[in-house]
Amino acid sequence: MASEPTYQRVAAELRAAIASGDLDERLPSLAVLAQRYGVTSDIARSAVDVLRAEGLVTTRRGSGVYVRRFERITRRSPERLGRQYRASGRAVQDSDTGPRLRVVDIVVSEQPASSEVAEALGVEAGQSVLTRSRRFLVDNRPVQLATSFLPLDIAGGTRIAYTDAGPGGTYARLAELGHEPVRFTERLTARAPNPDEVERLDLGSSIGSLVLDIVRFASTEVGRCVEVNQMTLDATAYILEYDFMA
Amino acid sequence: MASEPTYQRVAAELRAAIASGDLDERLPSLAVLAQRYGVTSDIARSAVDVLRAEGLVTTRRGSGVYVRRFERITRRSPERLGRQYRASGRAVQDSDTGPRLRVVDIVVSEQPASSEVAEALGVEAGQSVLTRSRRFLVDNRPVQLATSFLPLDIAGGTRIAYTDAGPGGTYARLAELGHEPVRFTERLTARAPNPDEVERLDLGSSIGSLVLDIVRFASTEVGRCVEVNQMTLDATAYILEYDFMA
DNA sequence: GAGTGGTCTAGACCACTCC
DNA sequence: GAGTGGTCTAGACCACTCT
Repeated sequence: MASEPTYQRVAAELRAAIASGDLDERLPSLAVLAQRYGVTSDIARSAVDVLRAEGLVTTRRGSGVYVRRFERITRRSPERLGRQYRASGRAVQDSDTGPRLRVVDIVVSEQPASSEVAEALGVEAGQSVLTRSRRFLVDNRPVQLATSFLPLDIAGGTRIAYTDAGPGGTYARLAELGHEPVRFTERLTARAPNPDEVERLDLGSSIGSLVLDIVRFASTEVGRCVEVNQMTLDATAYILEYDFMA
Repeated sequence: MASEPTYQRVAAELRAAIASGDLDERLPSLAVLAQRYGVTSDIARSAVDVLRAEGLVTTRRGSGVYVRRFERITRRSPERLGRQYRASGRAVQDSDTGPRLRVVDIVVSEQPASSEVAEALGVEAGQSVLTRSRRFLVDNRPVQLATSFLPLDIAGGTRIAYTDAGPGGTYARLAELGHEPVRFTERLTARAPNPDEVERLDLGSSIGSLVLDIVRFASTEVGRCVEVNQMTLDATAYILEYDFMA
């Protein structure tokens, strides 16, 4: 054993092959890699694990290891939440990705609020709030899960309670209702994905992958929090950009 | 094999034992864990890998597996960059952690700028810039590496070029020099750590751990970028909070 | 020197995909 | 059914820490 573990050496060679374009689309099978590099298939898998953690490849059980040609999505705040985007009929997320985006699995329901959400929205703990959950695909790759929570006394019975919230999205409707969000706080943590997130974000395995957990609180001019949005992002799919003044 | 892999089951039990306080300080050795759960030591290690990715434990080769009792650091922007912090003689990072913070390995030098830094600072590519690098420990745990780049025509020969930049830190000195930073852009990505970062941040292994890479551009009232700060954070050590208006 | 985490082998079985 | 990724065993060796 040199100072560097074998699986790191194999990973480095595969990384170079991907960067140079020698490997595109798909990698040789683990068995072939193992033979080629003179290692066990377990070690070949460890090498692939490294690349997967870097977002360079994605693995599909029973199928193969595939190269991920994917440019990270740049997600700009606060520009993306400005009025100009909504005015043109675009929702928040369009600003980052344009036509490559697809929103699927939209589910709207009323659910009891968690204590964190209840406190933020100013309702009794356990009381129902409007819940909008959905999944974002970019170039058919799932990159984000999101669930919004809104107080029923504002959003109940409005267009917001429909799966299609209309042009400009939820925030445009809130503005029309006299509750335009103008101030935002985003709280960001990196953590290991749970099994459900591994599946819905196509992360392959919980080992070696992390997600970014963002909770955004949206408040109106008068300081009322009118939406809590919990987002789970594939950590390798994004660049987050924040602009602010001292 | 049930639907859930064995190493996940073992990880779940260890996680519960840590949460309940049954395991504190230190875990039994891998050999003991292997025997107790009736698995190979390799599998016991996989379980520990899961916990390490979650930031629950840290491993020390030749020594043991240790429980990480650590509350995440909340890093608030833009408050932390405001004048009030500097006025009281505190530097930026103090706002998040107070007396638990230690800054070590401060190295100040002049280095040729990378193309990204050169472009931002408005100097010729390859020209020298002032470079301040340092490492942050909180409760003796390394949590962040940072390197600042400043143009020599502003910072050269000033207090900023000393390892101790004085009360209020670099930004206070820039303000005194008539180049107070007032506008900031932070660009954040999650990525796998390189071997140097694994060592300096005590991440144990590059497998299963991610870092947050933040590049901050600090600009003055007249729109000149006077500092680029590249930070590498242990992803499991932080909560990042951003406040902004639409 | 004893004990520990980290890496690796050779071989096995499983779940899954693709033809 | 053949091939693929994912998990697991039993045993080995190494680098390191702690005494």
